[in-house]
Amino acid sequence: MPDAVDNGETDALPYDLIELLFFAYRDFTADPDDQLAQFEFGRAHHRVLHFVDRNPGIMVTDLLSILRITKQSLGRVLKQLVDQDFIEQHPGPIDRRQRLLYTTTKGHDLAGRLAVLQSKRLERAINGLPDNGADVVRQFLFQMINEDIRPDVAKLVNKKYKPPAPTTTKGLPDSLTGK
Amino acid sequence: MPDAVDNGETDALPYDLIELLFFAYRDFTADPDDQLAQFEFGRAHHRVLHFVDRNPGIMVTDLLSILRITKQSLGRVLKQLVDQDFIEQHPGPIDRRQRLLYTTTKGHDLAGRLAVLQSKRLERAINGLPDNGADVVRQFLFQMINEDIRPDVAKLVNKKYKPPAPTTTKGLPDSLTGK
DNA sequence: CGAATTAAGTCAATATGACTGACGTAAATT
DNA sequence: AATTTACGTCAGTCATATTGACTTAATTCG
Repeated sequence: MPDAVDNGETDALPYDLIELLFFAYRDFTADPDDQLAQFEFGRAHHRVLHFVDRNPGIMVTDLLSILRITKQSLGRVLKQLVDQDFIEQHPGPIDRRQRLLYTTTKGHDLAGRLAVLQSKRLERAINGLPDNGADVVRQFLFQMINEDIRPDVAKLVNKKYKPPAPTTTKGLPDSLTGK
Repeated sequence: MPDAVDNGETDALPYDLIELLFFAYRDFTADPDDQLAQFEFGRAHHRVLHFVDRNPGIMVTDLLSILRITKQSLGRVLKQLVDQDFIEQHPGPIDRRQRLLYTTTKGHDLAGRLAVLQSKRLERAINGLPDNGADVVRQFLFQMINEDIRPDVAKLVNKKYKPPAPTTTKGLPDSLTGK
């Protein structure tokens, strides 16, 4: 069987990891679905709600670049979240073109419930690991990310709390995109 | 701000892991997209191609239960893969209702190329880890999967090679070697 | 100042991948 | 002979995403 791909290389591939990642991520994302369905929301709403909750006062543009979707895609989902009072928009105090995004109490609570759900699965999975397990996993996941965006992601995920809307004229993008 | 979810619990949540998993999986799945676009295929095609390639002679029903999609969803994608000669269907030698699925040489090659792409990212991510890193990651991912399906997944991912369909009649191995 | 750029929203059209429910056919099982 | 299974298909819908063009308002820059 002469086959360029198969010779010596294909057999060595970590198929198990490829497939485990597929199944793991599927179950991981499935947890919040029931909660979201109560409000007729889907996963797109979850992502928006999550990142707004974690980055209060984020601009629409920055949210778009995090999620890597288009304005139009975000528009519909965001509108529903705003209409149903999960997210609030406030004009930027310095740059009044901006519509800075915040979760309402209602939105923050839902975001929290969803995060708890996913955390339980993560903690369950990490409990059985060796001592340094969590760090190894963290490092692994980080190194799975495209190298050029790792600095941005690092800033994003290590954020304990982002002060609401410290919008100096050029200051905001730094906190999120690290440009 | 009195808030049921926030008190004591939300702050302890592993937000970093939740978000790292999101970014890691997104980049992981993005790699094959370029290759697939050449044939006007999407991720659904990738999943089907992958699992057929890894489980030569799989029945449609089993593929459906692995992917957890409906017959109708699979139908369209599978038809395109068959029409463009990436996958072949052969009647089951024993149960002639079955249409057992095999990748063609063309399909096997594409599946291999995509697996190599994803493997490179995995290997890059694992290289920087401590010695037992790969095993920790494997265990972590496995434990992220719903407990009730772990036995099934274990069988699936540990499969080095699935014997080409229980041959009570002759001629089946041909389809495995790409006819 | 005026021009250019930016932030955000919107319109229209389209694609992908999924769903439900019903129906049909051939083959196997009971 | 009746039922179940494996597979396919028809018809309609939904969620999420896309591209491209256009508008409004506000800010920045020459």
